[in-house]
Amino acid sequence: MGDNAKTMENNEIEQLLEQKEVKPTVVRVLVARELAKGDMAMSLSDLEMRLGSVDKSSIFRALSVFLGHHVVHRVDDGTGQSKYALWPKDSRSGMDIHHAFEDEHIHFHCERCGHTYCLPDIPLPEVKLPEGFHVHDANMVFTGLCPDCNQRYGCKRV
Amino acid sequence: MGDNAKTMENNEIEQLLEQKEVKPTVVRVLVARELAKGDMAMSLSDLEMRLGSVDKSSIFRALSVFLGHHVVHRVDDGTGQSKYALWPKDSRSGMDIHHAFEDEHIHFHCERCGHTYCLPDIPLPEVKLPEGFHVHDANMVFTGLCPDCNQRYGCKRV
DNA sequence: CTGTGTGCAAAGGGTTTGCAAGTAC
DNA sequence: GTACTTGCAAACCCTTTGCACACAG
Repeated sequence: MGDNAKTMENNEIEQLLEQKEVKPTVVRVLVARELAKGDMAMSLSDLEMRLGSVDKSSIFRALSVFLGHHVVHRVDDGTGQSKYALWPKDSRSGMDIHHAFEDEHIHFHCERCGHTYCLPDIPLPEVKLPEGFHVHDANMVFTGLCPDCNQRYGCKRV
Repeated sequence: MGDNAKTMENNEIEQLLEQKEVKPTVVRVLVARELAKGDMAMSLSDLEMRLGSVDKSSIFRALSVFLGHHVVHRVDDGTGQSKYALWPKDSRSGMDIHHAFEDEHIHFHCERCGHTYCLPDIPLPEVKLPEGFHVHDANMVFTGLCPDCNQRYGCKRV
């Protein structure tokens, strides 16, 4: 799983970062490249394991910069661990530095394998809040069985 | 704030717990009563502060039992801290022990005052997931300014 | 007496920060 | 040389567990 066609060249990664006005340092490129593989959101410790020799705090700092420059978004999937994923591909221009509300999408957390998927094709549904609430952001996460686990383990268990 | 008409008698609390097949012990009643005040979800440490003399781990254990018996639901508002709130009032019967998907509602987290509100009148919108995903649960949280903060601090700041 | 509940202390696990050495320009 | 990066260690939560005492039936 993962590691499919989505793998990006280092060049592409560096371009992506510079586009977002982030200096492409060693660690940052490693982290971004890792995130570019697969279509799942990864936690700090996921990244730590995958990147082996890179220090946790360096990854953390890379992610902080990424968040501030809208390179990644944070997903809160209910596990208590934050997960991170690149913003879905900039289909239109390639130079939008700020991702906006319309780019928000839903997420799915599989309670069996623990993976958290971005579903970039499914935009957040419209919701009308009561008078007075001023929305800046939204997060919607579904939990259940992902297609892989669903197929393997059927409709058994909780 | 809070502490409005929603305050419940101890009797009511005990009834609520017994309805859900939870033995109404001292701590449990205290925790449930505290949650019944106000319309916000509370974290473990919120409850610890509000309840003063009650030990953190006892509160934690009360909440665990509550979760297992559908007395409360857990809200993950993106702060990294779990918050808990009673299920919205059982309008129909009074004997539904298991709350189901239809009872799910959205939440709002104010990034200024930190409060997390249940919006029980706003059900989760329908979302069609791709083939293969099998949904058990969902969580939707909006972030921004709550009516109080919105009014006091206007549309300034981020 | 027996099972459950509670408080205290401490362990876990993830996130974040301080600091000193390393690197880029 | 100066400013920024990185690794290491430790601090900081918040959550969870172990254990001994307290309490109810």
